[in-house]
Amino acid sequence: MEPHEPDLTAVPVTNVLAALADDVRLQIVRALAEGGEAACGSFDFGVSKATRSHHLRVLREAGLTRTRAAGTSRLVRLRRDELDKLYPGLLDAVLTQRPPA
Amino acid sequence: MEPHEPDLTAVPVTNVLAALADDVRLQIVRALAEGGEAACGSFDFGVSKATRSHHLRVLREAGLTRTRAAGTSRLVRLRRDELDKLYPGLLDAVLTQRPPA
DNA sequence: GGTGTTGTTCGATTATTGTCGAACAAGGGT
DNA sequence: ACCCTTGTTCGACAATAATCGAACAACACC
Repeated sequence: MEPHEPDLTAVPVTNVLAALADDVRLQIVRALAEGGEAACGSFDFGVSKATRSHHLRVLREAGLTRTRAAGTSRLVRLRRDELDKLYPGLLDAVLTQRPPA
Repeated sequence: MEPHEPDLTAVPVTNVLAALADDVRLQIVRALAEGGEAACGSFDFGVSKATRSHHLRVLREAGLTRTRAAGTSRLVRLRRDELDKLYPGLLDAVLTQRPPA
């Protein structure tokens, strides 16, 4: 299986935004931004592993993450450098803690 | 009808991103960013006026635009200052012309 | 070889969203 | 008063996307 990690410049902005416009995926991105590389299983946000796998695929195919195999696990990391270069400020804006309610 | 223009800080980030994650709406936002205030009818992007009205509602309810009546028209404008303050870099990142394909 | 762990894929279901035409509402002319 | 322009709202329908359980694949370890 090709990992389907597209060139970021080939991904429409709307796809990048759509990938970020989901609560579960945003939590994953936040976790990756803070903790660096992490195994898929470490993102336990109240969804089944099938759903989690789906969200990780969306993030990967939107060019937001890279995945590499490591034993039986798969390690995921944010493509932060590329994102910051192509969309400066986007990640920072999105990752900023929500203003106190 | 209350125009439903929420306090930006009360809108979840995912809603803001979802509002931007649509091609028609992104074109509207780009037009507003360049041309300032504009009438609803000026956004002719190959959709019916019903659909256009729907998209403008989504943008308004996500806190991205403000609308005011002017005769039989309605003038729409970007809430750029507020957006830039709350999500610095977001609009700039999104409005930047896509890299040449 | 067998067992457990970790993920992915498949098919089905449900929910959300984009789209339209038609009907309606508010104004501005003439 | 009448009509035209400009938008909004109302169903309805189609397309997309989120979610799950179950089946499957790859690997590690005993």
